[in-house]
Amino acid sequence: MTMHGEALLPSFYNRDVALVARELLGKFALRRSRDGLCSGRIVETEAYLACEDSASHSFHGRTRKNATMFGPPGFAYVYPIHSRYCLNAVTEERDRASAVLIRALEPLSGIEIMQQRRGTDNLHDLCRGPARLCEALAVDRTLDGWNMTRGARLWIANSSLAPSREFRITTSPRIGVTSAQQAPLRFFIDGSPFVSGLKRLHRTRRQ
DNA sequence: CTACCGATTGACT
DNA sequence: GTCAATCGGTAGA
Repeated sequence: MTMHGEALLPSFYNRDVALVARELLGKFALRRSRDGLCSGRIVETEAYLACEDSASHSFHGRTRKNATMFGPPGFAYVYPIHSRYCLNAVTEERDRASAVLIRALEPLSGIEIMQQRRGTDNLHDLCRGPARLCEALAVDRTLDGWNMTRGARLWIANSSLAPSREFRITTSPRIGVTSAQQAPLRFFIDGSPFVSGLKRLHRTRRQ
């Protein structure tokens, strides 16, 4: 039990990846380290499918890098890109290598710690973007393969105290991918100022 | 061993 | 709007 509620269980993650990506919106991502507890409300996610998704790291089969994607649901898949890290939650059953990329958080607690790690006081820049939130939460490759369903070190939780605010969910194509660029597998809380890719968001709305 | 690439970010015109 | 830093992972010689 934490001030943010119980860790989401394997049964939450062991479902269709796009559904999990939607339902992770509004949940809390939490990280406890020596520095203290940091947390944020998930406002943006992307789904990466197990089959026929050329943008997914699992598309070309299992390697040492993506092995966690092929493991059980509810584990953290942390991968490096451009000298940074990005955090995913593994979904669906073992060997269905799908995952949800956590793209942005609304900072909630441990804000001073996150400001120090990020080197900025701007609340809107702390956790906007998948690599930024990893830096803010001190998530790196050592947490690849971490079981997030046990409520230790790194986990995702429902709110037990504050009921979820009402919000609308918008979809768009995923950001930054070089294939499968049309698939509407990005999900974000409509109107949140903590969502990344605002330029693309406006472009999406005009279309 | 070398060569190339990327689910990014931040600096710059 | 454009562009390059930067480095682990991967494929191939």
